[in-house]
Amino acid sequence: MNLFLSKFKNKIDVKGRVSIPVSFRNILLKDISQRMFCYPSLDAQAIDAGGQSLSKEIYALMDNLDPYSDERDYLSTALFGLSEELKIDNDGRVILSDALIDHAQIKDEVTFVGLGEKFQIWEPLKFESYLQQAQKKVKEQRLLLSKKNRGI
Amino acid sequence: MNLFLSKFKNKIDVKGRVSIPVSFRNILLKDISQRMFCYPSLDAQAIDAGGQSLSKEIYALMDNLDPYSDERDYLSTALFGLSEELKIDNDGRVILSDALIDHAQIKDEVTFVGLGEKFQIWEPLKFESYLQQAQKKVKEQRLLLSKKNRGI
DNA sequence: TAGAATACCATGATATCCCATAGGTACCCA
DNA sequence: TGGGTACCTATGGGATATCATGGTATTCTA
Repeated sequence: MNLFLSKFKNKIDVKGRVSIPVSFRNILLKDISQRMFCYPSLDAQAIDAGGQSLSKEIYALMDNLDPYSDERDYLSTALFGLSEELKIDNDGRVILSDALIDHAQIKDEVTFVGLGEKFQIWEPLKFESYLQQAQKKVKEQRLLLSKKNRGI
Repeated sequence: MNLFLSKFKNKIDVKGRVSIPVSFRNILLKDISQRMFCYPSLDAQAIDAGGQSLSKEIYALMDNLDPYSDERDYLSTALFGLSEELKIDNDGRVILSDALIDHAQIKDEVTFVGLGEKFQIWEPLKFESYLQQAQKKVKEQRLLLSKKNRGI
């Protein structure tokens, strides 16, 4: 199984192109689709991205819902309507849409962050502060856990 | 699997022509029919549209209903009675009928929204407000979903 | 024959392709 | 071990193709 791991910071050039880190790119290109599936993250100021497996997952999620329910309409609008399949060019770059850039508040640099079966694209500073917060929470939880384990 | 994804805002010219976004157009043209099947959306102020697969789907839906039921009469009127097959011209444009334009309250611009196996055509501002509503609902249900689906 | 529908052509903006290069890394061999 | 070389990746830029859109010409039809 191929996982998206580690993080990389890349530039966006004047034409709006960003190189996808090789390790990520190689996983994406196994799909043969030459596409990067992505959508604005539901709860973070970031872009969620992945290969066909990710889009299939979302498609499967939709399939479970009643075809003529409001629930399905809302979900398909929010997911399909906002997601995109960006073409990966011969040099392994993509052009992020204005909508995605806007959502993630990206300027001229992005951080790619591996999350296992998918990855995220962040504005570098925003990611750093998010990371710090996350680490803080983890420590708090550990403390909590260790107290429990000691029977307090 | 070819899905209608993302959203696009296009203009309607003085002759009433609108360009179908390429990615959508390419899916439609695979049907060879050179037509876009569409009808006023049942519950939204929008136009539902797609290729032959969509019209077949609706046909199948109708087939499942009791031939002499009110339900069938109602649905066949609402869907087939009001549905149209618009011709796609050589430049990839269609002309929306007055009835469709009226239903969706469209003026001189429309937003195409991909919904997976079909797409919708909206008056841009109306879509934005619907989208906000959809996102709100999806977030409310997010917890429920993420438990089942690894955090999409 | 007038008006509408359709086919055909033109253009600016943008995406895509193709090639070039700098900086880094791995590899090789003395 | 050290230095050189070949390769790879991220990045830049010019040339070309594509797309949305506007306009003109031609056909259809009422």
